[in-house]
Amino acid sequence: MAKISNFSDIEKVRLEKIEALRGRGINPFPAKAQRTHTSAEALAAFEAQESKGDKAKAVVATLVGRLRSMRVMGKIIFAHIEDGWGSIQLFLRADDVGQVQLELFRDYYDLGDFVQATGEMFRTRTGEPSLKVADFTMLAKAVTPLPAAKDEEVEGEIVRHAALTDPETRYRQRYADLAVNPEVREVFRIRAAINRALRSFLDNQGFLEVETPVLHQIYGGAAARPFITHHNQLKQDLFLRISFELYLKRLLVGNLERVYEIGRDFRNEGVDRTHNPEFTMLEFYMAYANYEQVMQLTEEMLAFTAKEVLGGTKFTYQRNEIELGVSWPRIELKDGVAEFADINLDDHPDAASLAKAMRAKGLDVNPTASRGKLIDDLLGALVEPRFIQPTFIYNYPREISPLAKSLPHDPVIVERFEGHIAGMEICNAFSELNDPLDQEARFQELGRGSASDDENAHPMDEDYLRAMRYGMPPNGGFGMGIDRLTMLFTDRATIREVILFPHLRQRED
RNA sequence: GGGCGCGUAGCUCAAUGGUAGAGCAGUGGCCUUUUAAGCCAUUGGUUGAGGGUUCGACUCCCCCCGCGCUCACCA
Repeated sequence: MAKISNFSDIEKVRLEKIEALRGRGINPFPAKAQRTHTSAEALAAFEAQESKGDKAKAVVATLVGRLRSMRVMGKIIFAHIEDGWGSIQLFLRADDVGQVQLELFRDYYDLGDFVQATGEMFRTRTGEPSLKVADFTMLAKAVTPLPAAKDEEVEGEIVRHAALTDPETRYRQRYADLAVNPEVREVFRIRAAINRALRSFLDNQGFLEVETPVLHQIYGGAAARPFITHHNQLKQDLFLRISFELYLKRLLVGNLERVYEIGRDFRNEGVDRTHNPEFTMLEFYMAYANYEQVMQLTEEMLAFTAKEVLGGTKFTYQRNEIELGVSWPRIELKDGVAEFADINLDDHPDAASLAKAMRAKGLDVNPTASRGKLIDDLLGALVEPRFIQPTFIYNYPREISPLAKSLPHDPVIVERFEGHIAGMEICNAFSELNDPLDQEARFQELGRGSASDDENAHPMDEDYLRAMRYGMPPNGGFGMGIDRLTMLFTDRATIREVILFPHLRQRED
């Protein structure tokens, strides 16, 4: 990539045009624009006028937008401009704007420029509603050409020619990607709609949206390594949060019965198709609910969200038809393992025995993993990928769920479920542990850890225990990755497609 | 971190050891109802970086960088 001072030949030509415009007393970057109609409004107004048959009252409009195509035919020019609501054709004729202005447009306006045009709406000979331009002006000149994308309509199908497709360029220069690929803009409209729908659903259920710290002195609430940062004046290392859980549950102690937060989590882990170092989570906590009620609420919330965002509860993800509108199958973890991994967990009460059984299935087994971790690995390898339709897996090992409440009749199993769709973990929830003494013991259990390295041992959050000692109502908690939900609703195969500026390796250019 | 693949003009892609090309975009010209407008002409390249083999390298080898897929890692 050239340095910013090294311009391509095309850019040099454009810079010359900028100077030429200035030489004619035209500011290529004026401060003010005007518009009377968006493209969509102009088209609607024109069709309304046509249907009334009122030829006398022409629709006069001033439109703004970005030049996306230009066809110069001697004394007339056809061009399309695109704004935030669509695109519309401009028709410039020497008879209307004058020869000098026509040549100005032809010689100094380029694809990618932002322009303003005023005129009357009319229909061209081929029937396309267009603006018969009487006057136009430059709003912002583009120096670098957009990665050209041309569309052709063939029998109603849009065929794109030479669209920007290189994933690296698309992610590193998302602005260019968005500018030329409308379907990318649509992904992020859907993402916003998902957030809106989730907020609407939770607000209607009496939840309070809150904001808790991103900078943590003690990280916790999830199984992940943190990013570390530093406060200069306080001379103190801080962690970017890996979850909101411990702060949100403190709020239940404060008599806020139902709280949620939508925000960013940061996990210092590998990057792949479903993991970005920073990602967006929804967590909610609901006093007096247990995990069964949260399961119910999850079904309702996602069905509601799908209806709001997609207009229905069915959608296609990577060629699979997904149905969110029915109650999800609920499979107890040990039954799922028995069915899909053909391992009876009751026959393997310790890590060594389970590891042996897993090796017999041809799985790579981490020799230092605890039994709980092995079960988690087993789920990931053989069980979870089987659930294409929304499915709850419930009742997890206590060892890997230090914040969840045990089953009344079985202390080593906790009231926890995960929701899986299309083989992806979408959400994770449990009946929250609210016994401060039990919680302290669980923290200490973790501190001992499975391996010798301290890296896996989480620090004890004393203040969280103090809060719990004041009394925490029984409650159900829930966490869901917004990015993955957006992948599902937009049928994108990788998380990078649903994050505007996904993390990429640093590159010198 | 391992394996496999990719990196050529602004964009999308050709060229498999023998003069780096096409379409679009750009530039010059013709054209008053086009829509991937058309027609004529034309500019544009350190083939990701570096090294090696060879008379000759986009092509083969080594190393580095980046991206993709995948496996591993990830209380």
